[in-house]
Amino acid sequence: MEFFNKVGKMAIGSRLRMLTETMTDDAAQIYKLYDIDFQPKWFPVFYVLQEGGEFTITSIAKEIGHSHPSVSKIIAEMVKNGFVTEKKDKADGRRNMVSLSAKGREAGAKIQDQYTDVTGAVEELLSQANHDLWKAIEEWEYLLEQKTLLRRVQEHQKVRESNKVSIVPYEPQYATAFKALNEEWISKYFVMEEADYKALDNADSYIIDNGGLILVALYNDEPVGVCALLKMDDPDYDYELAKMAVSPKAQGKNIGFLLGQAIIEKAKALGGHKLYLESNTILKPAISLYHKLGFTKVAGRPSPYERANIQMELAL
Amino acid sequence: MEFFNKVGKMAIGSRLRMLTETMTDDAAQIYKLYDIDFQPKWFPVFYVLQEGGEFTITSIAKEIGHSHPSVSKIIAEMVKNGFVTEKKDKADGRRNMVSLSAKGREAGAKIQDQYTDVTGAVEELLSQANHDLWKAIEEWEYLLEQKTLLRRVQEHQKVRESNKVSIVPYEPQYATAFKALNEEWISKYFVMEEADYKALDNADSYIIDNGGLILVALYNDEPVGVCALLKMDDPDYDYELAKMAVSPKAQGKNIGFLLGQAIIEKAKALGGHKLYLESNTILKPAISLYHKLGFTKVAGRPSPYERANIQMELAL
DNA sequence: TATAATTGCGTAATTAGTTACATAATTAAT
DNA sequence: ATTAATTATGTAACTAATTACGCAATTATA
Repeated sequence: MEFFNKVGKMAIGSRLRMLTETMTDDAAQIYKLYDIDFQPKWFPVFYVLQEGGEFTITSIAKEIGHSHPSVSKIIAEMVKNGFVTEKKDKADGRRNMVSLSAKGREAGAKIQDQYTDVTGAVEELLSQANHDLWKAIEEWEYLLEQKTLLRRVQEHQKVRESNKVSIVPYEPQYATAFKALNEEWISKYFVMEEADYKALDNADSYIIDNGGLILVALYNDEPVGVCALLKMDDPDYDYELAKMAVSPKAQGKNIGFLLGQAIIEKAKALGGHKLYLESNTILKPAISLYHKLGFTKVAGRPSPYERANIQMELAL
Repeated sequence: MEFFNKVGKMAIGSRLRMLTETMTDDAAQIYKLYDIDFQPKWFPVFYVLQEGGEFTITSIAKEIGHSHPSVSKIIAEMVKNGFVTEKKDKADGRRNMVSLSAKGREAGAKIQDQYTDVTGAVEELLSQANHDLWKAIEEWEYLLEQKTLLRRVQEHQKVRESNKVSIVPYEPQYATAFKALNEEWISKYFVMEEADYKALDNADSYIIDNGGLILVALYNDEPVGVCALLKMDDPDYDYELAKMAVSPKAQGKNIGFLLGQAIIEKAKALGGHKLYLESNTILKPAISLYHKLGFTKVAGRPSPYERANIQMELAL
């Protein structure tokens, strides 16, 4: 398969599908070798029934890992071909009790030889290969059960996206972004207040000149997130984390966390001991981000903002 | 998958199918992560088109190992979604020349990140496993190309069936079988001749008492094949291989070969140096069996049988 | 230069599974 | 003792591929 070498590992799904297909194509003809009128897809169901006794549709489905409609259809076909008999359970009227018929048991005896030959052929293949396909499948089943492929891809995506993000100090060129990004979420959930305009229109004089600072998150050199550290005049706290905003277009890239981490580092470097912040419980992702950064809830304090209904702090 | 441990290696096909399924189920959701409106099944076709330039339906199908109707349908869907443009080839009116549209190329740029993330996730999985699934698949593809699973199973069947066959010396109880098995094929292709009746009705006096012998092949204790070694009164040959017959019901169990081998061994043990046989070229399987046993064609000699049109010999 | 064979490709039917939904029977909970 | 939730099953619709088939365009051949 030249194609797969070009595409690389990401096509492992397609490659598996094709290998499966070449094998199942042969399966139909293998049954013919043993002159049993038998469809390969019946095999797992048949195998379970050979254990003897009666089974319900769902118990078979669960055992072989198929959906129950699949088993239902297969049983219908096997009944039609006389391999299987079904009868309603007297104790539980929903149950369709299924078992091998005389003809089914007879076919089972015939099929034993086939089992040994196919197992022999597969084992021969396994022994001729250096890499154990059987065990490799087993491992992948386990690994994917632990963490799905989707989750794994998601994690890779996150790391890669994070690497594209850089956190830089505020510069006058980011003044409009600082205002726009904050105005975006504030006016979406609340209304812009007097204190907002003061801070957003005069970042330099109001925040930086007062001993605070602003960090900007760049993604492809575009400012997509901002966060400010305000000097507080308070016996309990040194700084306030405020004006954290991330563009909705840049969600899922971990930008909020990276900004928060960087701001905390800055606060530490400036000799701060305790951080403070205000927010609103309606902003669930923000609150959970603050939690992740280590902030804990504290009792209410007066705030210049209408919208503040929760306060948090973090000891550095 | 408890079931597979019970069933064993012969269910490797089903097991592969399930692994494939869990992976392709995730694939659809992975595309959503990159907000491209893209179906996973388009991927191989898309990948080929990304090489740039125009392709025909069949060339794509060949490249990715799908059937052409499959590619035809996928292209139709991609055209509908604006990823692909098609136009008839002017030089060859049958050809449907297919290439990426502007939107397609744009999606291609977006998808690059996905390629790296998926490849990364798969490589992570491969590195976490002790048995290399990727290489194992590659090996199986190769091994199955060399010899299909069907062929391998067939060979195992043959060996197993051969083991059920035993070659025993003639006893009077096999007299009827000796005649019946031979009469069956002779009267099917030719007519019974005087010499046939003489030999078949008087095996003891005509064959054994004259220094020859008969071997019988038993399958489940039933005589299903016979073969005679006749003492010849000839300067060139010691014995003639004759009256070889195998029941059509017992075909494909290698019985002819086993009988032939055993007869040759007997001839050697009796001190013979050269064997002779007569047959008819209409009996193709028989002739090729004699070849396999080492017999070579020789120039004609007089025969008591009408039907003999080929003579063969074997130096022991 | 007709005629036959090959090639390209689309449509239809089939396959072996799936999910979604409906219904009846049983079990649990108030 | 109702009512709600769960379980067992079947039917219908969908999916992603396949084979079978037919038609038109091109190429090879006598």
